[in-house]
Amino acid sequence: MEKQNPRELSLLHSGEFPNQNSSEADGARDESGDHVEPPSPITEMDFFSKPNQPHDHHQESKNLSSSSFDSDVNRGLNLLSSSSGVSRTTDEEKPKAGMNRLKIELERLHQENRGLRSMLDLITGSYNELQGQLLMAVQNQALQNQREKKHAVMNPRTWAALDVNEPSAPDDRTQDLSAPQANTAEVVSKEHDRRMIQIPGKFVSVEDGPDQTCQSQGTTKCSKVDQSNNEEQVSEVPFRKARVSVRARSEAPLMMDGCQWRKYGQKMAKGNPCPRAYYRCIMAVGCTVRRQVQRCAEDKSILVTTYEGNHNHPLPPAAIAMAKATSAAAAMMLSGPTTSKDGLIHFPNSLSYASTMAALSSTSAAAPFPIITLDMTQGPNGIPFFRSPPFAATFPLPLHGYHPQMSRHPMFSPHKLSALLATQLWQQPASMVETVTAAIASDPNSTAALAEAISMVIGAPTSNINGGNNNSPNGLPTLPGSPQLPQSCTTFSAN
DNA sequence: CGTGTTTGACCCGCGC
DNA sequence: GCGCGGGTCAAACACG
Repeated sequence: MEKQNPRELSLLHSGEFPNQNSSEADGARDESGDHVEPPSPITEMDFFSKPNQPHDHHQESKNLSSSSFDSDVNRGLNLLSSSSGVSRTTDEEKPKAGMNRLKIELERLHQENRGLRSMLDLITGSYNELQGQLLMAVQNQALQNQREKKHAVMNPRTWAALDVNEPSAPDDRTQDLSAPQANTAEVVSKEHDRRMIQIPGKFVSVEDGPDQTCQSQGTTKCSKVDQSNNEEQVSEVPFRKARVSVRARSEAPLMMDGCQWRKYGQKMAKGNPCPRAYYRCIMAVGCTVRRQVQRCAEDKSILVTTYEGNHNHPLPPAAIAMAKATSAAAAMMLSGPTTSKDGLIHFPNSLSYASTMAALSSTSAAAPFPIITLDMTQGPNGIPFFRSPPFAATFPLPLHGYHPQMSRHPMFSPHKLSALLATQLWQQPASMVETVTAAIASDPNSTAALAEAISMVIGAPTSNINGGNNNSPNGLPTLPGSPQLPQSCTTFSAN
């Protein structure tokens, strides 16, 4: 836990403040409240001086988090001690010379640091651009296939709506998807009045229209409310209603996900003795993200957290990680029922659109929106899902590489697993589970952060989460010792 | 006193 | 039309 903080901060710098010089970065770090020591060449060096080629975020993150961190620290210490030792023991009349050497070295390191940062930013930008293009291609393919197979889909309302918007959708979608750092759920829902532009780590609401009613109440009401926006709203409904459900074993009453939540309701759902709690995000006014928290009826150690909506505010790193991961899954799901004629992703079972929530609540009616489930309950020994609703898109997300126990298992080497899943994604018509898992695995940054965040949450003592009760679902103010952000540790929002 | 939770009432969609 | 169930609202309440 402790070692994760520098990594989090370093990634935050590179991702969110790419244009800042070193002094600004130091200032930002200080503002975070996590590091109070003055800027030093050691701290600068720690995060960015790794000579390895930053071929991707995941690798970079791991390098920075584990061995490189310690080695960098040692190097900094050696540098400092050697120089100071020389000045004290050999020639005390040459402190200025030593200082000059240190300054020169410091300047050199700063320049190297800047170079590495810019390189990382370039790579990040390219990666995000490619990700957006991938999503665009997948969605366009999905739209085409839906036009051809409209009669065969599970959710006729959803795809009929897409057809209505058919003429204008491709252009808008293309433009939106080309935005950097395309958070898929953001992308998916952004053709609405509520347009979201996502800069790395930031969500900016371009037009936060008064569509709350439409969002929560569906197509019919939207069309009544505003005929002029009928096309747009009709097109947006199926996407916006996408939900991502995270199943994780946890004794904690809530899953800390990096966001602040306010409870606004609780209901007893049919078929489940455990009440379902309703939360809405309160990190920003007007944020429409909501989540439902409920324990699994069959196994009360499993906590099911379902997210819906799009954040309209910057997210803390943990929240970004989960948002990206879950939204990637959601987007993959939403673009799912495509064929693999040209090598694109294929979901062999179009029934994957059915509702997980229906299964969770034992209702008979399928939800009018796709729900995708991230199943964190599967152990490293390959135990099958505890429960996989027959028509739900459930896929396991083992905390490979980040849980100490799992990391010892050869199958859970992050490199192997990610590579394997990515291979399945691109080279063969994978099963739905494999495909969706690959969707997440294909974003190493998201996967790593997701796994880490969840492992932190699950592995953390209950007392560290919300003080051990459910009185404050937002973890922000209640985790005094937490290194990173204003305490909160996970979020998985999809969106 | 401010903030967040609890909980009963209400609204809406859906199936019969 | 009616009942059921999910989701939301808002007054009452608890807590620091």
